[in-house]
Amino acid sequence: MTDDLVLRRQVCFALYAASRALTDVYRPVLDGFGLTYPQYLVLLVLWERDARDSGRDAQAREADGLTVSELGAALRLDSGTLSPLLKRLEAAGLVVRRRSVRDERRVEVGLTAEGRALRDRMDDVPTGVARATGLTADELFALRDTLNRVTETIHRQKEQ
Amino acid sequence: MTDDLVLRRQVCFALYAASRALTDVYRPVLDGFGLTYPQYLVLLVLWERDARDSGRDAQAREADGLTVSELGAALRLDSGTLSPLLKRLEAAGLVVRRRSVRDERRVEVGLTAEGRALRDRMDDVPTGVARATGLTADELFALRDTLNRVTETIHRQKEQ
DNA sequence: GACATAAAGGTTGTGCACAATTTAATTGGA
DNA sequence: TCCAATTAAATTGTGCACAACCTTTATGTC
Repeated sequence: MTDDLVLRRQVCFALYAASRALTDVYRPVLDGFGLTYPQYLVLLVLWERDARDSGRDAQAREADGLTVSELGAALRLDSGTLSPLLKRLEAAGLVVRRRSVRDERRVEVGLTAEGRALRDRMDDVPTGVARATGLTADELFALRDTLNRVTETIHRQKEQ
Repeated sequence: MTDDLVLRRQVCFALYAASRALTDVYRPVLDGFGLTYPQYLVLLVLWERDARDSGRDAQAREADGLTVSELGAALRLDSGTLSPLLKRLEAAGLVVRRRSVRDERRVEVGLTAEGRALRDRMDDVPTGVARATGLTADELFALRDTLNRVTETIHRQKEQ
């Protein structure tokens, strides 16, 4: 490989390269489930909310999912990215989209039974990917915290 | 913002989010130069090579640039990404592309005078972006090294 | 109630990423 | 020498990201 010194000095390139490399590790795994990485992230958010609502019956859980805006806030993606992505998840039978009755501007996204069932089948996906990084658990935690701090800092600055 | 615990626990999401956040910082700056972030990365590689060849006259430097494959190895991008990107850089007058005389399969990419001059004008871009992360210099170095290590580990595994 | 303003989501257009295929040029034997 | 295998780049198709714009619905003010 070309050992480009300028590139290796840049944190931003390191982030860009590492992000793509880790997605490369996810790709074949997610491909087995017919998912892309951003689609998997959307499901993670929906699963999280679903677990919080687990005391309620299935009907009610499907009835009020997250809105597109709420998903966008969690993933920092706008409707231009999410709208077509959610359509594909719906076509795959994993989520349902439906206009809110209370506010018809909103679209609520909920899990189908199939989408909910997928969670268990994908339970060990993150562990396998974490192993591929070659980092120890402590290094992974430290890395994650530093990265989250960078992201928070940048977004806080942008809001001012 | 929705504080999604599952997402925040995932290193991969942290990488994905931080990478996009930092690109967001670059975007308005690069926009002032009419560049996208991947285009800027290509120029970084070309500038690096150009500096190594600085003893030679301009004609010779333009004559043997990097091939598309060499650029791809440095950035880990394939011709499917680079071909159209390089065409846009050529249309912008920053690089020239020309079939190698010795091996007509290869396409050599070199800087134009304008592309070379851009380097000086963009000298302080990385410093400004680094400041936006809110990390100290030491933290930035450590982060970069960890990320490069992750990337290397993943790519080494894939080659086996 | 009428109307300006804002909010939510969709659409369009551009530019990556990446897989898969294609075309052309080179290389390495038999 | 001929020709199969390889290599380099381009092309095609799909799916993000993101900016800019549009449509519909809700809200606030008079």
